[in-house]
Amino acid sequence: MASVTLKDVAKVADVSYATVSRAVSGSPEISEETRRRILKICKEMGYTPNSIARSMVKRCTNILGLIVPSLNNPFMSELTADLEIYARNRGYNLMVCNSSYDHDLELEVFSLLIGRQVDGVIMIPVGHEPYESLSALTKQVPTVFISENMQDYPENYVSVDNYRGMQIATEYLFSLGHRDILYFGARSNSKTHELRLDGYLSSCEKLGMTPHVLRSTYSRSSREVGYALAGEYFSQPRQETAILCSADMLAIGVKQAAYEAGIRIPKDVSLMGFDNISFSALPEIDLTTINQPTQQIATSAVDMLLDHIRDPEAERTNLILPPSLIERKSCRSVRA
Amino acid sequence: MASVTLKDVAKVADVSYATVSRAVSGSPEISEETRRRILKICKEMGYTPNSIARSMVKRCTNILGLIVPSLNNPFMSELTADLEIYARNRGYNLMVCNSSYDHDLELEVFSLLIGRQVDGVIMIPVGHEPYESLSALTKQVPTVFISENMQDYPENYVSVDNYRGMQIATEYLFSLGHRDILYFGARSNSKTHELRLDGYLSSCEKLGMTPHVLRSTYSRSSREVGYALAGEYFSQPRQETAILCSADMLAIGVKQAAYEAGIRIPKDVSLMGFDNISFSALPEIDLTTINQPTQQIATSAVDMLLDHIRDPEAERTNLILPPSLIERKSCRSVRA
DNA sequence: ACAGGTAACGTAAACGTTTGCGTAAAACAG
DNA sequence: CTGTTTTACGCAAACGTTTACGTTACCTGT
Repeated sequence: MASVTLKDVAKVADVSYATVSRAVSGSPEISEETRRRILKICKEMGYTPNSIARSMVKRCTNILGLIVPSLNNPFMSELTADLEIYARNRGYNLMVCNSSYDHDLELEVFSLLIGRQVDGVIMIPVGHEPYESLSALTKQVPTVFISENMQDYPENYVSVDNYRGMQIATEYLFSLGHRDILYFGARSNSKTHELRLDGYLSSCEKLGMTPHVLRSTYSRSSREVGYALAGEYFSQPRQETAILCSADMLAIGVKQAAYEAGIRIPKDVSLMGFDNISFSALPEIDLTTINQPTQQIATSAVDMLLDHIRDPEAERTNLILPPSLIERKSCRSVRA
Repeated sequence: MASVTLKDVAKVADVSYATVSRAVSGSPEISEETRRRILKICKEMGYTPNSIARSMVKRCTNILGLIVPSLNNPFMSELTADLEIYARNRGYNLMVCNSSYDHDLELEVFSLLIGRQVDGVIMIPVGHEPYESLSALTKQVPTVFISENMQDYPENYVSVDNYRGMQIATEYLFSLGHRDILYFGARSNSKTHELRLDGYLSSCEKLGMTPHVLRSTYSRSSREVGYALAGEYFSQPRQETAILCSADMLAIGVKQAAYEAGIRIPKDVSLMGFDNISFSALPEIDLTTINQPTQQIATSAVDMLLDHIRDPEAERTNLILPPSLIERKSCRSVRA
């Protein structure tokens, strides 16, 4: 398990270990001949450069931290995969941490990642409230958020246009004839979910509908949360003809509860989600939803972060990507 | 961005930096009084220990590598989440790498992780064939596989009992009256999938059924692969009354193809999966399957790896966990 | 009071790299 | 052939820790 170091190969090659370093790191100040000779010896001895030691002196680790609320939500796990692959192709590895939708834990793993000397952090924040403590952290390391943030927190971020996305959803349901639309969301104080709600509310106002909002006490956008909340809702008389969920996972939970309550979708009630996770495309789910350009979010987030790492003084940029309607079979027209 | 080091706080506290180190690392050879004084100064100056430097001298990083074929499969992403959380609670961070079901890439990221000086590697292997090259890597760092491996590769591993699991599935379908069962698998040469197939074959022999096997040319157990392969299959006349898939994701793809071909499940054909991903519990999917004890796999894998790290000479242990049948509504009895 | 022990802290080496600087030899210009 | 530049390499410091060892000062027991 004791690995071979520069000094070891230097001894064998009968050169100083600085020369070996230059050979392996591709420095120009070395002759092609000795480079080939040394690299051959490296192979033979099974030398692997110690990136920890390299990080010490170069003062960068080529490691990125990723803080994500959960990997059980396919939107986030697929995003994580895209981030990892893209980052690795650009020479960076990803240290992944679950915040488990816990605000304190989120901050805790953030400083843990800083202690790990990551070169940058990508974070999907769970909420928005106590971000004074977060600022103290983002000052220490380049950070990009996958979330929308307002002027009061002008860090780098990339996101789908949540506000517009939910407007599109609301307008779509309106165009189908729905006039009583229930907005169904997790209790998250994140900007992302705040803007989605605002988009719904603004469209309601514009279209002259009275909004109905039902929010869970949990901040987690999971199937279980949607299921539990919808179970209650369906047990009582209702007037809404459509349910607009702030996430596909919630919608899937709602659908499950509807199924068990004998309520058919879209016959008895229309259902929409947001995110367009891959499972929503299943014929049995067939959920009309708003698409997030996951891959583009991932590549942009990494690009923005690397730019910021290379030039910390550069101006912060934000990127809002356009959402799009994915029309499937979970909504029906209720025109008379 | 320039962080404060031991020397900086030593200067302020007017002690040697060794003393500061002892204060923060909880060494006993320091008085309680100076410890408190130094820790207070650390807080004030915002000192965060540099774990890179610590890793240099302690010769361990407290980082674990995870190599996973894909995060798009909920079985793997949920497993990843469990691994990360459990490992973090034991003081280790996770560096996650996708192998994308690519054998060469798998080996490439493995050596990349070794260069990163990870203390151990957890790997869900994509295949089994060219494992001479893998041995060269596992010799360099403690490794545990989440997969079954045979005597020819006696590394640490933890897995559900794939062979028995598929026997249970086959026997279950038999007990329902099925005599023509199609085994539907991805072309994976991993031990995991090999054993699942073997379990099916052995049960067929024991129960006097002639096996029918259909395998994809892709090694990826994805919805798309299941969909494509089943599309072909359903376009031709068939005699089988049940389809047994080597993974839930495949079964979900099969179900989608069946839906589009107008074939109803379980009325026209019964369907079974393997893994018990959370989506299989949805009423619209409602897939009868074999459960993997994900959480236990995750904790055991981490425990085994940490044991191995602490005592590299210790004997390798393997853990085979019992599978269990999850009976849902995707299979029907065909007794006359 | 004195030997011996212990508690608390300082000194310095070490971990494996990278890299600025120095220097010898080789290449070149005149 | 001399003087200058260039090339290829060695030397040594530095990155921020940990820790074995030394060294005080203080506390024991007799």
